[in-house]
Amino acid sequence: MINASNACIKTAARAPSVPTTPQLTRQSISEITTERKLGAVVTFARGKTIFGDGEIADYSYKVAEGAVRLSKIMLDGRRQIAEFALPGDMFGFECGDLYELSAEAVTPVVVIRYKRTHIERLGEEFSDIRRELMAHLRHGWTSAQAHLVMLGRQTAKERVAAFLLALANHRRVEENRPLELPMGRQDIADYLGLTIETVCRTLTELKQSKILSIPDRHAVVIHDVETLESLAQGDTIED
Amino acid sequence: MINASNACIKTAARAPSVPTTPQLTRQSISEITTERKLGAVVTFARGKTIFGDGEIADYSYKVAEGAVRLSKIMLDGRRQIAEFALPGDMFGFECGDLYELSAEAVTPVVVIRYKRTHIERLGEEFSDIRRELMAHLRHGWTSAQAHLVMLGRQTAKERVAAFLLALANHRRVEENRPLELPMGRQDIADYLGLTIETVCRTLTELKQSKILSIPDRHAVVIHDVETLESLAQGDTIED
DNA sequence: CGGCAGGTTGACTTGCTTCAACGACTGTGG
DNA sequence: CCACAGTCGTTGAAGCAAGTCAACCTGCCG
Repeated sequence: MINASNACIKTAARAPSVPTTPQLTRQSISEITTERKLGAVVTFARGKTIFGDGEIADYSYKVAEGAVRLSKIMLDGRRQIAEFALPGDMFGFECGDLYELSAEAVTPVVVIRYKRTHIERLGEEFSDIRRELMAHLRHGWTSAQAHLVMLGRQTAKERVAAFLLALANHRRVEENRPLELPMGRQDIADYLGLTIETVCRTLTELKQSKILSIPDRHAVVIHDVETLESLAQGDTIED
Repeated sequence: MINASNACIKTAARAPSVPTTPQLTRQSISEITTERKLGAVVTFARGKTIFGDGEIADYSYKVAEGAVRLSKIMLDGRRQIAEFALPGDMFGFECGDLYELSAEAVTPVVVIRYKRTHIERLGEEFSDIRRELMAHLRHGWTSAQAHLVMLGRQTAKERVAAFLLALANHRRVEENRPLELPMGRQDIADYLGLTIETVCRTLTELKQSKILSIPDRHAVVIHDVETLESLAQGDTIED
């Protein structure tokens, strides 16, 4: 998932030739399970529901391709997206017996589907997988907390800036390179707790101040990471 | 912790004589560790910091008495409380090597402190403890998600209503019985992503419409749970 | 009894939303 | 290849929920 806390994307930009170190994180959970033939590849068309809030949580998923939104919808239709799952991200493991939110395909999506009972059995058996599952839960909780700060205390401009930085960071996209936005404006708005109009206006404002450009609606190019980071202001400190 | 999703407190109210079933949840983690003499009892005066954001996360805690707030503070002083930990709640286990937020005593507090390395070793050894730790992480993530919906999409009135109901539910306080509010108005505001003035005004409004009364500043009595629940509107549905 | 921290209330401001109109892609079928 | 419809995005104008600023309670503790 993308993390609302902003790690510096400049770090990645400064060492562009260094290949990413083989990660022994969430990735490998499913790598291992795949080896053991526990995962099934499933595809969903854009807009399709992968699972719905309240359904029995039989499966967990890992995104292979595309983007998934995890959201809650209120009785009157208000929606809050809790998380976007991008390639490599796992979802549907954080709940108990029932899913606590809905998962929908933002783009055409390829996922790998695992029976939760199997994952849990693997967790019982292998301590490394166990640790990874724990780390996944920890990481999810932690980034939800960063998201909380954003929704509770940041302005529209700060939220949009932080969102773009988080996405760039997750995808390891460098300054002045196009950053793909798989989701539409409404999805961004629902993730940031804003309206679509406010997201638009904020993006145009950032464009006008030359911090970024918007080649087309599914991409942005960040020109000035420094300034964007200072706008995001998302950093928190100890007392 | 208190959960932003509102389970019905009427359920508890309808079966007041049924003793609560012995819970094999977060409680027992520390029960077991206590037996094995791993926990140390520590007290903190009101306002004292238990740990700070960014410090090395050596310990996890369980609240025995009092209330703890877990918060993030931004560079310019804006604060968001992620969670209140009340008696029976565990905290400081959700992070990696460093604490990701600060923990402070809202009231005079008694906590039991566990070395994280010890808890993890126990987790390795005993599958029941392991399951409980997992359940704790799941529950924390899930209630952070409910909190997200509140901050992203609910009005001030809905947030205050949902907060009071969640607190009443956690403490198993029935309709027309006093509900203790250990935290001050500013803390409530920082949990709900509002200002202290808005929290005040909303409480006065609820008082004036006879839904609750406020005997003193550290207590409310909910008179009309039904109406409060409908105000909270916090329910989410599948698509 | 006085001082102070925390809480409440009022008047005014504002950032974001709402409502409304318009533009610009995108895919489809003739 | 173009016409056309529908979806998605952008922009403007007006309204409002919540924030800000400021004054004033109120209970508590020395």
